[in-house]
This record gives sequence, C-alpha cells and structure tokens, in this order.
Amino acid sequence: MPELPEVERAARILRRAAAGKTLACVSLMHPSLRRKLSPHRLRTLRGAVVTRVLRRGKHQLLELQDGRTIHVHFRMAGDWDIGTATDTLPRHARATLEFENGTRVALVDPRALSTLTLHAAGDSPLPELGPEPSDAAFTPASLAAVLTRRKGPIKPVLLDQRILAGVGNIYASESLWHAHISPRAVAATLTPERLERLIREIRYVLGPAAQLPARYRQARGSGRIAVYGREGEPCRRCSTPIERIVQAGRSTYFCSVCQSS
DNA sequence: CGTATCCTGACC
DNA sequence: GGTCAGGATACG
Repeated sequence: MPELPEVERAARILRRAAAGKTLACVSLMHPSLRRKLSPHRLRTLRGAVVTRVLRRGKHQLLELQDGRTIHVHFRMAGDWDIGTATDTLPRHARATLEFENGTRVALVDPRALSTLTLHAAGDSPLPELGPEPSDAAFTPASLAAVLTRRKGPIKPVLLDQRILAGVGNIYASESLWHAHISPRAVAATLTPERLERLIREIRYVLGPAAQLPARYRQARGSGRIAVYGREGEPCRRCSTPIERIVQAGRSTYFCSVCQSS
C-alpha cells in the first residue's frame, strides 16, 4: 500500500496514538522481526516515552525521550491498526506497541516484509535519502545535478530513494505519464524544462488531492490512476492502449504515444 | 547495471 | 501449481 502519501497518513495516525505516551510493552510476533531485535533489547522499551513521531520519505521514526529511536518501514504492505490492549489482535499483526494508557498500536502486514528496529541515541536510523518532493531545495537544477551520472532510464531512477525520498512504483509511472516523459528516457539527457515538468507532476501525484484510498485498485476508474495497472486500456489522453514493460524488475505502465520520448 | 531475496496472499 | 504484488538490499 504505502508510498509517501500513505505513509504520511499512517504517521499522522501513529502520532495521534503514540506521541507523548509511555510504552508499556512492545511485542514482536513474526520471526523476521525477532531476528532483528532481541527480547532483552525489547524489554528496555518498557517505560520509554515517545516524544515525537516523524516521517522521512517512506520511513517512520518514533523518537524516545531517552534519545533512542524506533524505526519502522512498511515496505510493500504494512499499516497501523490502532486499538486497545484488550481488543482481539488483528489478522496479520506482526508487532504491537502497547502504551500505559491502554492504547495498542499493531503493525499489520500480510506479507511480513515490514521492518521495526531500535536505534541507540546518536545512531542515525535512516539510510541515505534524497530530498522530500515538497522540499523547496528540490529543483530542476538540483535534480539535473544528481542525474548527470545516470546513464539508465528515468523510471527506475525515480524509485531510487537516494535521489528523491518517497516515490514508489505506482507514482513513478503516474508522474511520468503526467509529465509526457517516456519511462525509457535516459535520465541524464532530460532537459531542465522537462525536469521542471517532472517535478511539478511528482508533486501533483503525491499531493493530498491525488492521494489514493487504502485499496488502490478501487481508485481505478475514479480518474485518479491514469496508467498504473491499466495495461491494454485506453490512454486517458489519446486512447492508445497502455503498455506494460518491466524495468529493474518492476512493472512500468505508460502510453507509447503520449510518452514517446 | 540486472537478478535474487526476504514473506504471504490473491488470483489465474 | 505458478505468477504476481505498492519496497529495499545484497550480490554478481
């Protein structure tokens, strides 16, 4: 589910539930999470106070008063379920954060690819990340500068979180369609004018007005998804059948007429 | 650069 | 039974 807008929404929900609250118990249900966080380190979270909940790209950070940070990444299918400690555990709950006030935040993830890690004070929990799309410092010139060495096609580059933080596979295709840029266009050869258009369209598709509902497939037909998942269906601009190709192992959808270069 | 891998569920 | 999935990373 999650690309930047969905993670932003999730972080807000988490913030409302967790900010200022004291942790009572953190539990890991899935072995892949347990491998990364020992029972001993888990127990050290009892009594810790969550001072802030931050989002950076698709990452969520729970800052603790003692300087440590809980880092969560939803990967493909993670989400929060907010309830109370006495509720039945939701299906696919992989971890829970229980607070002293009785709130229980469950990390639900049918695919169990989400990560939850604990970082010591002073230890940066985030990998190298490019600017937020909304950042004023994200400009055609700054983008051009980091693209100069990218000899490959633009679409996989948009998924590189070191270039830009938050764009995922759906919105990469959508942004390129809106910007009339071929997903195969060589990144380094895009002119400043085309990059300006691309930046504008990335901001548009990631913007609140374009946010997807939780089940993105329901958005199909509503007009919000222009190309993603629409192989063979008519382009909304020129009626040419939308094509699906694979780039760097991921599906790309585009209109070969509107996005010929 | 592409490919395999981590997981599980949905769908053909 | 096989294929695919909105992410990221380790590797050749």
